[in-house]
Amino acid sequence: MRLSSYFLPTLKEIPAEAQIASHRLMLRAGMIRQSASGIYTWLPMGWRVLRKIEQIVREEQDAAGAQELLMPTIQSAEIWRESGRYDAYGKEMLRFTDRHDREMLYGPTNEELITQIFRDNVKSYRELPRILYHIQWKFRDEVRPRFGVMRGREFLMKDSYSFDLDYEGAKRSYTAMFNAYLRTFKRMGLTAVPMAADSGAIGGNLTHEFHVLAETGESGVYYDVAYDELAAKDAIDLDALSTLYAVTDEKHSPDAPNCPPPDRLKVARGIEVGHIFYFGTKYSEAMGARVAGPDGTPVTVEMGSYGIGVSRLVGAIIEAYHDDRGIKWPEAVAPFKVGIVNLKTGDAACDTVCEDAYAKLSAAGIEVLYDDRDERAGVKFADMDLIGLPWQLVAGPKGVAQGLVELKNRHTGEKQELSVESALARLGA
RNA sequence: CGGGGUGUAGCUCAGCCUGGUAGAGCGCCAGCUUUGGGAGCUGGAUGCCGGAGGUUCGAAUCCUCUCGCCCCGACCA
Repeated sequence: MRLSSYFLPTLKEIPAEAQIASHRLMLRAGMIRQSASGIYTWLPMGWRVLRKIEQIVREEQDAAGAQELLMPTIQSAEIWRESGRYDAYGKEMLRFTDRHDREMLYGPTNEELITQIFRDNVKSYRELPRILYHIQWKFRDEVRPRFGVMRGREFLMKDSYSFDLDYEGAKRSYTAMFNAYLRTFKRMGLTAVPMAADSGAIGGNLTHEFHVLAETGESGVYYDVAYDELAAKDAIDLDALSTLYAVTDEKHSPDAPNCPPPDRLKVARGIEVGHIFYFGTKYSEAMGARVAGPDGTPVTVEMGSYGIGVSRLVGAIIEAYHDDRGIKWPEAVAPFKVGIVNLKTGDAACDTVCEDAYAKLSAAGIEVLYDDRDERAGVKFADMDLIGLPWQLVAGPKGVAQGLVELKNRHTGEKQELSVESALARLGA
């Protein structure tokens, strides 16, 4: 993509409405624009990142055996009455009527809908287990949206739902999702700590919140340092992990049996990016989701649901990866892998080198953003640092005269002068 | 939903107290000079001063109502 023709409205000044780093940077880096409180338009740069994250989530769900489908954003009040939540949910649910005065709502979650789909279409225990998921926009009419996409009213969420014949099966599904979540966040360069909903271990209540560690996180978290060691390994030892102490501050209790001594207890801040829970037959019972068991008698299925805040993750990743100049994207979710900075557009030598590098990188399937604008060097450097692509390939008259370009690593800040060929080789072209 | 704040040019903001018909910096457009970390000079365009009502000869400014947005708290992927 050529920056001269890319829709990327960057901001030099800090928008007054934004308080936290990720919100300010998303606005400044031309990723989003607010259209109403807690509701955002995703501009091309932001949209690319959102899709990258979504794709990682999708791949890990698929790998864990979940199957993707797509449920609508608009739901009928009817099924919510069946589950009893229509009256229970409160003002967070956006309700309205259609032209026939039917009560409708913009879905804040999808337990009812998926349960309806399941009960209408699955009749035998032999079809179990099933884990179904979708990645869809949700709306929760939060009283006070804030922090940009971190707590918006409209947000993109991945929600999975598991259906099993019995508790043991449900637990297997839960474990599969637990595992998939750890892998998902790790691929994005995040350390996500699963927090028990109470200070007990995984065995009792099957529910965990996943918190990404970031200095600017909204909630305080306490966890056993052993977690860091376990999380660093490639193979995740679930049994070991499940006994570790890890809770949010409101649940912290130094007296808990598995709470480590102070020197083994880490205090950090976290952003909740995922929440998984087993809820048994709450919806299947209310909505009549039953299958024929092995002996022919109806069995009410055991369910669980598993959410990941996809759009929130964009903000969470920025909270974890930025400096005072801008964003520092982990490669896995970067909107482009490399940015080419032509320091003197119009200079024949510079243009040739840049065009050549652009063509070769593109041909190699590497996502590249070429800053071919007729701007001053300072402007280009500042924008490139702001949008935070992992690699910057800088070509200026001085270096080019000697056949050299500069390769800068946005994360480490390390710069290297080297030939175009070796720079391209370094980038995988 | 309680408490507080704010709305003026694309962005950040001044002007409001003490009414006299709209400003700065950045950005944008043109020209010249610059050219390895957000350039300099010159010229130019841009505003129903959030909206409605009121007071007044006259309202961005004072009064009333209303809407939007932000912050703190209680609540959430």
